[in-house]
Amino acid sequence: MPTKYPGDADEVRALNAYICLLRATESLLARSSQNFRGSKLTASQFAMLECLLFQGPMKPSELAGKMLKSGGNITMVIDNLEKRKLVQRTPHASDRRAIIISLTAAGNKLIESLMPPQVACIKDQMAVLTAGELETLRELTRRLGTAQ
Amino acid sequence: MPTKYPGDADEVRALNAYICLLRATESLLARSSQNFRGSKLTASQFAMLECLLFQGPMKPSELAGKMLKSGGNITMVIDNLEKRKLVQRTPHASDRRAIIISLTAAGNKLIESLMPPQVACIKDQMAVLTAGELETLRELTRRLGTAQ
DNA sequence: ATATAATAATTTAACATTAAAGTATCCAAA
DNA sequence: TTTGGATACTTTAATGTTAAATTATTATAT
Repeated sequence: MPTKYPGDADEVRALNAYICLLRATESLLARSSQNFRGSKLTASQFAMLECLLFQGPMKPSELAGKMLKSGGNITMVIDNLEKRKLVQRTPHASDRRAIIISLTAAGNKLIESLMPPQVACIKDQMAVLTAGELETLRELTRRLGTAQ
Repeated sequence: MPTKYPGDADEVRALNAYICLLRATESLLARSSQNFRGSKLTASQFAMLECLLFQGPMKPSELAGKMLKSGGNITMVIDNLEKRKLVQRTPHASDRRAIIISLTAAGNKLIESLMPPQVACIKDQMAVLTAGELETLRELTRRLGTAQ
């Protein structure tokens, strides 16, 4: 947002890169979300179904860790997906505190049908960059993502 | 999230860059938000104060456009900042449908005190990249942000 | 064995977010 | 000038989000 913060060259360079990075992410997320909007899924619901598809059944606390969301939030997203019978809660085999969240057949079918268009959408959007540029972007953002 | 989507080389390259991009943004936002958490401001509240500081008083619809949020959302963020007397609503001079949002003296003082640490935080985080890498990142994300 | 601490999920309260509907005002064409 | 459409903001309903408190269970230390 701060397009005209008065700073030295280092600050301006950092802020400009930061702003472009945030806007690119906003733009990508906005366009990608069109793919599941028709299925009346929110971004969080889609992310949870995707996570369960690729990584299998897991506990809510594990979903929270992978999705970087709070536990209370995960409970609500599970609730709303469970209402639509896309996921189900099962008691944990050995720990009575815990439960296991898994895709139902309907949930599995839905997310499997949504993934190919989603991947194609991301691929299309990233196609404004060359293969080499994508590798560069990956490396630069990889380092930023783990920066202190 | 999909670290192991089975696709061709182009898809894998696009997805890897996409995932790193999203994670870098999440990471940057999470760390930057620590700067205003102590002032009990949310990210949206901080963004609105910042927008008003650098771009001056404006209408809610203009704030919505610049912050890329819905009008209904802007109304609520204004409400919550107004309760704390950090911003104020003033009737528009010539259009009785419209209002002008501006910083109060307290709001101006608060956001001015928060900006230098915020900029320093962003600069520090971006400092894992060289000046040239920052320019590259800016150019690549600039193109992604406007991609169709 | 029992008390204490840690873990797992949920609930609650406050704020965020969007879409859609509602209200008031402005503008322009007939 | 009046009617219709566009604009500006607000309200409402549903979901998301976090932090903090709550409940239940497990694990650990004495």
